[in-house]
Amino acid sequence: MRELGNELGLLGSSLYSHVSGKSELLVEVIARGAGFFSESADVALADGGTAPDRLRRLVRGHVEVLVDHAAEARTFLDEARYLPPADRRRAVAMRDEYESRWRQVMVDGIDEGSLPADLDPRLGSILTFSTLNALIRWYDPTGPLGPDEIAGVLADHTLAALGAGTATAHLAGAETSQKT
Amino acid sequence: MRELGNELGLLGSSLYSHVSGKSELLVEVIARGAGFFSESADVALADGGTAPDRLRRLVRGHVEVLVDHAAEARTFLDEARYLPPADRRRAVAMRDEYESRWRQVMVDGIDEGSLPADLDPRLGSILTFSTLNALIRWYDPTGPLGPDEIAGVLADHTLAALGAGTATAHLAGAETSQKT
DNA sequence: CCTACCGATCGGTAGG
DNA sequence: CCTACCGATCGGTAGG
Repeated sequence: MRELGNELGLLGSSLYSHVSGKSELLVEVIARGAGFFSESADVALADGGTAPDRLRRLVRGHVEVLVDHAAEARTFLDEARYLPPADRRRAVAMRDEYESRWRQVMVDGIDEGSLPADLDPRLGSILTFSTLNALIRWYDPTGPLGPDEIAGVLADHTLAALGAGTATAHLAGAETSQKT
Repeated sequence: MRELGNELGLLGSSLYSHVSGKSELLVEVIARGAGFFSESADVALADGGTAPDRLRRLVRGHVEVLVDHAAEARTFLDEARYLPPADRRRAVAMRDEYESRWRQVMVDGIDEGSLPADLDPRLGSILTFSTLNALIRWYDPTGPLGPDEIAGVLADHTLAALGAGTATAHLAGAETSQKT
């Protein structure tokens, strides 16, 4: 708290005139992070297309949030456990709501045949987020891979991992409008 | 330190007759974790076979260490950054040595045609460890998935993610002894 | 291995 | 928003 106060040019104790305590600040940062991810999913899912199409856009949006709002994203993903129980439950609910949208796309993909019938959406989403969220630990925006490149690589990697290329595809293409 | 001492039936301060400080203990736990992973790779790579064969055994061994030696594994993977610079460098070197053995298998797979030619071993190993190491955060050994099942699922997932099934395979099988 | 401490740090409060 | 504090916790030390 002293550190945060100093960054605003005042003492740590002075912050308590504006917030009830440390966890109120944490809740706010976490909610902001949740908002970024949620809005990203809104955009990614607005346009429809096959499940792999939508997954690809979800991955791109997710990676963008991780890169462009790294602090809030990291706090949303990693720090919820330090919240008092009631607030922690709310944070977990936000994350679960976001993840459920990914799982729904996986279910759609299984139904339309663009994803393997034996894919478990719950496990698939856990493993996907495992891979993507670890970006926070190693990605360096000033490094050789730009945000766009890494997003593309991760989209390919994620679809391959879920078996998007190898599905039976007995109905694949049904959702896609006829192209030349 | 008080907590650790109490677990041994003595005071925190008494520990300083046996260790020089907190970071000495951390170094020891990290080295133990590194040892588990290193021995696991020894076993996994002892038998040869195609790159996907060896990767599958590496994944199984890695998951076993994560499950059977969760505390040491977690400490090795997550806590090295809290070490003083010199010790931290040693810990990072241990991890890099282990990861280099995975990268070598990926290089072999590219050479033999069992893995895609455009696979980047460095990126491939980062993404693989991202997925596997996240187990620590969510896997519950008392849950529905047993250690063996989860290891199998993760091996399949990893090979698919690396494109093991979709490689050009112009040389695939060259390493495999002739079978019926 | 214990007694008795130290200095630093932390979230937070009373009272103005 | 500051002054002046509190109680708790932490890694660690001196001296026996």
